[in-house]
Amino acid sequence: MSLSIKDIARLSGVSTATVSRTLSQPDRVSETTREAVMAVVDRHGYRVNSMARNLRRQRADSVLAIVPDLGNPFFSAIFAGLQQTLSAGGTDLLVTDSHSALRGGQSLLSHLREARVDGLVCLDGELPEAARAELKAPDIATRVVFACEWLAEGDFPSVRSDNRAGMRLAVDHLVGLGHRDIAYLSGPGGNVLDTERRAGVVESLASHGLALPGPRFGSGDFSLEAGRAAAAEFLALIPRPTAVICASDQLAIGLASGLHAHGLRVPDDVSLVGFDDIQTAEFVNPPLTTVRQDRLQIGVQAASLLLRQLAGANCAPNKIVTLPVSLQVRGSTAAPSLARKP
Amino acid sequence: MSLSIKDIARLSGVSTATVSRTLSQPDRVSETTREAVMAVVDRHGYRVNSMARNLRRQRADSVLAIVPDLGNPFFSAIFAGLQQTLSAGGTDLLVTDSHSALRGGQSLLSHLREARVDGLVCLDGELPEAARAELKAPDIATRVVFACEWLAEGDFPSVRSDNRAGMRLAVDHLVGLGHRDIAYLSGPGGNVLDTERRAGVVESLASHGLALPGPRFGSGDFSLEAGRAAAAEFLALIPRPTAVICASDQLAIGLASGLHAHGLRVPDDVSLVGFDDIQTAEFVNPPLTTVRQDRLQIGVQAASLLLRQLAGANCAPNKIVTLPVSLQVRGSTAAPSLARKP
DNA sequence: TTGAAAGCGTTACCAG
DNA sequence: CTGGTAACGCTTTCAA
Repeated sequence: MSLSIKDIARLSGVSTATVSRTLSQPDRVSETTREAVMAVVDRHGYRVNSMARNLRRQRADSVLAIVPDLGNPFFSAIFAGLQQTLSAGGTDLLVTDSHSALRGGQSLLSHLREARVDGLVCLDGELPEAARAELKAPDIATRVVFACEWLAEGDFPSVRSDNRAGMRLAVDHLVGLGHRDIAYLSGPGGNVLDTERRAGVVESLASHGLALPGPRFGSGDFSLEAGRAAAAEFLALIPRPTAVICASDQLAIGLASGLHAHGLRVPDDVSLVGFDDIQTAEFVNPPLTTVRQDRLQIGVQAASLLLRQLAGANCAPNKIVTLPVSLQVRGSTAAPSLARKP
Repeated sequence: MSLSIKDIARLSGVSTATVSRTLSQPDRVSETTREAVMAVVDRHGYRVNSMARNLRRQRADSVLAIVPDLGNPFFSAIFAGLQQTLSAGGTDLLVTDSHSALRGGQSLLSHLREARVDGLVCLDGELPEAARAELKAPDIATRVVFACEWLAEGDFPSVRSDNRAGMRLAVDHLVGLGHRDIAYLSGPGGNVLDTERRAGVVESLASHGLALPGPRFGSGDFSLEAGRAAAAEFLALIPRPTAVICASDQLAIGLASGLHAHGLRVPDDVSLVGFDDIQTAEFVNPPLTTVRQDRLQIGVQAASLLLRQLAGANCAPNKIVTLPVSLQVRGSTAAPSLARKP
């Protein structure tokens, strides 16, 4: 059993109040007593019990990040950003995925309601209706920020990349290369990111007097598998597009793999653009041209936004931080081969 | 301000003790009172305050996972496994990286010592001496398990893949294909995984009457960049190996990218084998032959081992769980081309 | 089956 | 500058 503040008080001949002050507000204690107390503290390796402290202070010094799927490597960089900012302020990072958070009809807010965490960083924009409703309760809404994805309703503070601007960069790049038949490989239907990115593509194509080929292309999620599966769909497109802008890098890499299996060459037969700039994008063959979003920064900004929010600096309700993106031009895009025009 | 157990007690005309029992041991309460209390609880959406409960019960209902780098996507699957097992038992998952955990001379054990968490899952085998020493304190050692990596000293319980067996599979595969000049691309020097995998390669080569080419090849970490950088080193090897077994998939993919830039073809000019079977391994071009380790399972096993440990089921001291691995044969390996023999 | 009451380890207010 | 002392919200004997 470890020592409590009472033991330290007794051992150093002062009251528990003084020990407490020595530890949390050293300047409110005389130098002599401070040194005496610290000597005892150090000798015994005493650490305050955070459960007791938190109960008394009525806060948890920790926040919960909710992602759609913990196994998705996309979120690692965001965790790093969150952690980086949170740990600097002594706040802990808990993680969970919406699936387990919601399991057994449990509330997304259990952690908040049970006072286990002070706030929530929600990285999932596809919450079931019940969860969305809960989030809007006035005493809750101030403790939540969204990151990456967001909710169309509710005016939650959020941090996101400039998805439309990203797609404009992609379209301009391809059009500049000479492409006119450009397709968009969709992510999950209804997902805000997919909606936004698609809108960005449509909007930018329009400004060049172009449009997307008719039917929706792609379905499912943002994954490698979905990308690969979309290859067959691509082959059926008439006229066949000379370039595809994908809703994510994983889709693009999966599609490249699928196209390759069907004997099509990237970028000779078709140019590919991704979105995210995940680590491997630069290392696949050919290296992927993609819209880079700064995931670390998304984490950093989300954490500091939440921290400010919790600190009561409620200066900016429904604050939205939009992060800039950039186009990384690599080997997966090239001018369309004239030979292929059917 | 939310309601406390006192409010619920008052509202339902019973004592706080009864409310507490109703919530945590429903069978120790008469059906009538139980229903009455639950009605009030439900109407007001009362949730137990976990800080108070934990202070009283003297536990945190949460564990901390420490990884070398939160930004490394390799760990996502392991987090998923940890979470899956932990959440089933109502335990929370905190994450941090060794870097921030150790920042400012802080102890790795702060969280444990401050009673913020009940136990530690350590995924970093390269801890500084001071941290290693701390971990061995008797009251601490029972609350820690290692996963993936481990410490050579200290007899901590740990979960790991069968690294040697994996390398045997890789070597046998290459030798079976006709390779005799096989190199090993090293990860970080001194890292237990690298040491173990290299030993596995050496051992298996020896059983075929073969040996590694002289000098150590590769240095740095397990990353894509390190792999790419190793390409130049590879070119300098004489005689040039016809195959390379890499300490990780990232190294292999990076090396492939570097070799490609130098005009070498995989697998025509050189065969490549990775280790891990990360998601992208199957999607790069050519798809990577690799030793698959089940990261989700590593997480699952580590969590349940820790949970058992904490529950006092100290049945197996220095317990080591070794998980099986398998070889995924894909396009990056082929028979050596005779033409290239110098 | 239920209630009273003693803590769990801190912090912060109020005196001195 | 320091000490006494209520809380913080809950669980768990111990009695009834």
